[in-house]
Amino acid sequence: MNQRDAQRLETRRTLAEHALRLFRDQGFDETTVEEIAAAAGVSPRTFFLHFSTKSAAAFPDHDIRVEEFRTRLGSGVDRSNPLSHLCQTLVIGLDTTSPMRRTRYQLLSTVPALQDEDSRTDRDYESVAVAYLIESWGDGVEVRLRAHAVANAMMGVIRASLIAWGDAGIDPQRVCLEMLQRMFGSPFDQPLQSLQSNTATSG
Amino acid sequence: MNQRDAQRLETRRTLAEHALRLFRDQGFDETTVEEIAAAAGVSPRTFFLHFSTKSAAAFPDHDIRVEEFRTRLGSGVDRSNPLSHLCQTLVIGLDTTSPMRRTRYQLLSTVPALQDEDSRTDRDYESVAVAYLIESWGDGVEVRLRAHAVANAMMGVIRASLIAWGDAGIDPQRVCLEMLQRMFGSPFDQPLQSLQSNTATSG
DNA sequence: CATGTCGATGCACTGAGTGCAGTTAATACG
DNA sequence: CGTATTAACTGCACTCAGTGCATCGACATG
Repeated sequence: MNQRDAQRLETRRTLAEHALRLFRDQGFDETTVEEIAAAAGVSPRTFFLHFSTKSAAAFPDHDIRVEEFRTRLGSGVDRSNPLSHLCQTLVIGLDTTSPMRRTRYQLLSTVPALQDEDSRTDRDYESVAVAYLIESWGDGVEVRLRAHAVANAMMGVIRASLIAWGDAGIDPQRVCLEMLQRMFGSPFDQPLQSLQSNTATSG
Repeated sequence: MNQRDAQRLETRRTLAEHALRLFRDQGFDETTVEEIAAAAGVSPRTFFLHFSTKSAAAFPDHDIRVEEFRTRLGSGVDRSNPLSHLCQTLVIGLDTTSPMRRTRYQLLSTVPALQDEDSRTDRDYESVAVAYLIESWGDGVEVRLRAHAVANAMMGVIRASLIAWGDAGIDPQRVCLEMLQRMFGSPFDQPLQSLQSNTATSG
């Protein structure tokens, strides 16, 4: 880790910290990028060197987490039951320890711009999940659709659980795992895996 | 219908039509609101009298469709099986006849700004679905979470199917109904309905 | 005909986000 | 150690989405 890299990460961290604080204290729309930059002691232009949009500053660890997710998925040994492995990997990735993360999801239920950003981040997880499912099931038009549907549905459950965590403090891991298993448990998994063989019938 | 109302709707329709055409032909980011307004023969200011954002012009019938959905849900007689009724109402609402709608979903897979808009519209459907489920199941912290999770998951399946329709021409109604039934069929519905009685055990 | 309503317009403005050129300090290299 | 290079940061000018406000003019209403 260079001194340069350390300084860059520190700037980024400071920006994200002040952004979330300002969003929480005075509202998202009432906070300008100029204010965030000033609070972090940098120029407004610098903000956009670290985050592509104002709302992205509320999800500073997004890229890292997606990569973690991809890595954990890939290193999975349980290739016999891809859906189950996917569910577990998603749930393990839920971090309910950081208070900053909690603040983020509390904001999420009231700020549309942050909901947009959240949907955007969900799309990245979804892409990884879809790639994994296609790799597991084999490619095909119909399989591709099912992979997207399953990934979308899973992310929907995760999102609802995280918002409930922010709003009501409900432990997302427990309830997520239960609901995902109910939706994608054994009665769902077997027929889906059998799709490998009949992809030619679709389209 | 006033002459005034007719003119207003006509302006709105024209704006939406030119917006979608321009998005398709020259790209979303490469199209300015000024261009759309000019193509429709109105002033740029007028555009924002009809649509709150540039991307909203790609979903001109959104509000109407959500209201249709709400109405159809409310008039449902099948109160004994709310999940099944919800699935069917969602699928019935899918319109696969309009070529404009097809164009919209073709754009959706490549334009991030329109994906944001789509997520936003999905949130409206989700609210309606959640309200319906809470009304059916009875309120409670845990029930509320499950309602959100189910609604999110359902919208995820719908979204994937519609995008697959745009991309590959797959009939969304057939595949949607099948997947939704598999996820929320009888093994899922009974335990969920029994939640009515134990909402006190949550939160 | 008189009056009110409402869609459309023009204008000035805020704020997000971009392109570009320049500065400064850390790093790599001889 | 001295020099060249890299890269984070900065300032400036710009585009464009979206808003507030005052106004005009056509249509509606009595």
